[in-house]
Amino acid sequence: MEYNFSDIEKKWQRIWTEQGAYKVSNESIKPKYYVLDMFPYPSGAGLHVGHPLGYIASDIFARYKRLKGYNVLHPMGYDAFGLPAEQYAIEHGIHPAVSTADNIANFRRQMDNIAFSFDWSREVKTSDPEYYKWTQWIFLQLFDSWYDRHQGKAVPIEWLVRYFEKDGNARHQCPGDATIRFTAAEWNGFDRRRQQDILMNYRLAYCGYGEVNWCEALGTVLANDEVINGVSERGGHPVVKKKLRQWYLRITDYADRLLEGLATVDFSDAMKEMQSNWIGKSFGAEIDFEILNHPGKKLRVYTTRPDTLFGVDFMVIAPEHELVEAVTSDGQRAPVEEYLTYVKSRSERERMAEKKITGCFTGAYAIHPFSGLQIPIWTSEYVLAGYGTGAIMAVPCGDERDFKFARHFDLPITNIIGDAFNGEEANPTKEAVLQNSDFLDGLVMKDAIVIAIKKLEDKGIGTRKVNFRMRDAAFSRQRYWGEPFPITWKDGIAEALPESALPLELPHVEKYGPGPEGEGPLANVPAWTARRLETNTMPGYAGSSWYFLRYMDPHNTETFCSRAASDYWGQVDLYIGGTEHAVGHLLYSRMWTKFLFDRGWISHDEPFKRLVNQGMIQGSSRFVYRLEVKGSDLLEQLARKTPVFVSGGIAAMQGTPEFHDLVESAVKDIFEDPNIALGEVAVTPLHVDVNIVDGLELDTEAFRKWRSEYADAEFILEEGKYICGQEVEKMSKRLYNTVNPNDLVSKYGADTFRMYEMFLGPVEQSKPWDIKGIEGVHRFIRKFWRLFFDEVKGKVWTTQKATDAEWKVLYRTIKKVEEATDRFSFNTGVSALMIGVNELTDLKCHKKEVLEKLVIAITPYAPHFAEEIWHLLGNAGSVLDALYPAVEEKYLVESTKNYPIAINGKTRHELNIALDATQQQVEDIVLADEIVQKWLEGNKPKKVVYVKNKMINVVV
RNA sequence: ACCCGGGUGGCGGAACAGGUAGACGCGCAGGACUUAAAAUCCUGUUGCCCGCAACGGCAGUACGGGUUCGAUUCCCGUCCCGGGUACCA
Repeated sequence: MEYNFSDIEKKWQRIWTEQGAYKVSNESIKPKYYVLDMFPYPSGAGLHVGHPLGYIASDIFARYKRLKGYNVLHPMGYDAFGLPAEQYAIEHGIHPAVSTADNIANFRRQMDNIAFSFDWSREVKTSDPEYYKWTQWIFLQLFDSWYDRHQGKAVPIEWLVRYFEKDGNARHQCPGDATIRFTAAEWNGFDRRRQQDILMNYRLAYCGYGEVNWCEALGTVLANDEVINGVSERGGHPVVKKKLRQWYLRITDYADRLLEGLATVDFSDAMKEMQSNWIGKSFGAEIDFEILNHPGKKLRVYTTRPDTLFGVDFMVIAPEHELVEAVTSDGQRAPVEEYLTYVKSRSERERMAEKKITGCFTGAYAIHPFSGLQIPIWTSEYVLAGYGTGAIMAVPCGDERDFKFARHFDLPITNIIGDAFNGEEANPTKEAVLQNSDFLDGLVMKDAIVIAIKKLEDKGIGTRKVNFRMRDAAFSRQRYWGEPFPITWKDGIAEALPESALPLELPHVEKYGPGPEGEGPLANVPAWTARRLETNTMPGYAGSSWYFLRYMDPHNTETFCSRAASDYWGQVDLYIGGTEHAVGHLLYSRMWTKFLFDRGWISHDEPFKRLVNQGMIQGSSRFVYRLEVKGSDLLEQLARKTPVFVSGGIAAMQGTPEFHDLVESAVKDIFEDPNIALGEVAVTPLHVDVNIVDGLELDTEAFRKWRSEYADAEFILEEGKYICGQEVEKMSKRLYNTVNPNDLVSKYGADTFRMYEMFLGPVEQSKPWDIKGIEGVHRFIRKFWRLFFDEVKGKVWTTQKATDAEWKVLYRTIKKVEEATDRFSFNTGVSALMIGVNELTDLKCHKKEVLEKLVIAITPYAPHFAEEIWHLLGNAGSVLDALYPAVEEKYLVESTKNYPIAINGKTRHELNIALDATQQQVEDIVLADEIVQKWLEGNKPKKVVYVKNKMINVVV
């Protein structure tokens, strides 16, 4: 009886579906466990072998937890709104809803092939009105909330109105604009428009004008993390700053909690660091400097190093800073204006690419608050308007940028750290002892920080200040394929639609171009604008910021997720996905969760307890080398009509005389024309589909069929083969290095495919796709099968009693597999299974009572195989619901083994030691050994130490 | 430039807590079965040296030092690769 994986897998997939084997209930006496994958964006390209890596890992873990007696939630869905579908619609005229549905169907087919244990009855699609109804609802709650710093949480905006009516805003400084101050009387006197404008400055979802990353080519605004090096992440189009009316999320209010929360979650250090870098919390002080001849005007700077106050040699303000205009002296007006024009002419990209030292003196002077010295005020693009106060005090002896600036413009440098400053480069140390620093003299810099702040505060010219690098998140897009905002505009006031109006469904459009004023496509829908509805739509991350909650209660029409459901499932116990979402999705999800917690809709404030980042599977590209000939018309012609490809080994010798000769003779051979003279030859490497290459050898027939222009291609072979070149690159359709999992599943079966992807290496690690070892894994599973059924003899398994040796192998194997699975080390888990099967094969063990337990242990890895065997052994029910076998420890103890002994590290000798021996027993054995005994008599050791079951150490 | 990871056979990778480095798989070599092939099984496989042989010797986890009886593992320095961030004051 043969192992026919194809029939077996089809059969069980059908049965599992029919029986709803993966349906999970919210009611169970079992403990819960929530395993989640980052849901995919259903792109048109479908899945390649890299995508399922994380899904397989999470599936193994979910199935494992199920066998361990947990009620496991393991759902899947689609992040279905997004730019590519809209781009596709523009290019092909197919509505995003249609192409998205097609893509989802394709993804689903591919995933089903691999037999994931997803509970598809809980599937969510962010573009489904039943889903985005709640995305809109949560948005309205954000709109309806503000962050009360005194309570440290989000509360209803209504409460704020009551504070204002009673006390004005003295106690609740405006986060959007600190200059807004009013009393209760003033508030009550404001008209409705004014009041609403003020409230907008407090709301967690707010509308404002601001500099945004505008991408002309995509016709939309991008979030900071969607812009890489001045170009769009998607498509690489240039991005410029533009003032636009935008919706924002006030994520900065959560900066501190997002940072602190990292301590409570199990993310990798790298991930935590990326997030904390992004949040970028820094401690320092804001200091006000008087400006010479401008009484009443103050220059406020932010510094993390108030201890260096006496090392200030000049001030720098950002070109956009309002004081530039105000303080520039008449004499400097012309050069300053020229400089500002220059700065404006530089795009973000140019600034990033070439960091030139530029700047201009304003002609104004600040006055040092302690020394009274006049400090020149400069403006330069190296100071950013958006961070801190947009102005700095420059300390060239301690800051590299300030130092370079001083050097460039030949400004004097004051040394406040003595020998620690060598005059050649700035020294940013905090350990040096201060000099030339008045009341700070003699102090170590890091200690001087607090003292300086204290003094500044006493004098009323400075305050302690915490700054964040993180900005509020832009939350609107001038696009069609996203959630509409449930907002109408009346007399310039944004009003929330009533909950009963949700979902506000996306209307159908015929074209996706921008509206008359550059707004989103919705501005072209008369029925939409007639209702004065917001024409922006929400960004891609809106729907993905809370989907993990919807899975818990996916069909609820009353609320986004019932309290009972979220209380039961709580945090995601294990979240698996790529690192690319480190600062986007993960931060937004964390913020939304904290917000929903604040407002009392859920009872946990961190969404993901543990995060594992799966590595990328890179593509292993293959190249063919097309021969190109210049300087010979005939050959050029021939070469065009009949492309000639040179094998990789020969192509690599390009330029050598050998290469030339080989190519020449081969080409003559191909064209059978003795008169051909070769001109200059060269080769061009071209990507070739990896699926028509076996290892490095090209299937030349398949290649000819691959492209019509290669139909009569000729090859210059080496040893009868065409050898391709190879390179590791990102896996991408464009590079022809993608491998479709379906092909492997049909060749080896889903079980083999799953195990092989795991066997490739640690899940967290990136690695190039390599098909070499899949045979080995397939061989293993067939070997396991043969313990039950023989091709010739048929059934070979028996109900005989097992021997101790057999139990020993079994339990050792199960223990290793269990430990490996717990540690998320699935590659070693597969190895352990292989070793176990090898050993049982050696023992000729065909005993049901032993093998059956191993079958349960392999279930998470190879579910179809396990289920089939489970039934052939005559068991009722599904192996998916079996109980993970308990390890009988008594079989794990090995009798004795030879171990080396180190006596004071010098003598080596072997002793028989029981593996489970105690310290006392070890000492007894050591003392019983003749050679050791002799040595001990002469040396009188202090003690005999028993180290790690492996070595005996005698300390003298 | 800064901050994180990481460098182990021909290859992918093991080694959980400093304790016989190279598990498991691939590849390769040899062999068995077969008319033959496929499939399967067995043996060997870090390098060098010695030998009839060995549970023989030496070196060995990027490189150079250190701690330790003992280091792939811990510490310091150097080099290389991968990832992240970037005029954030």
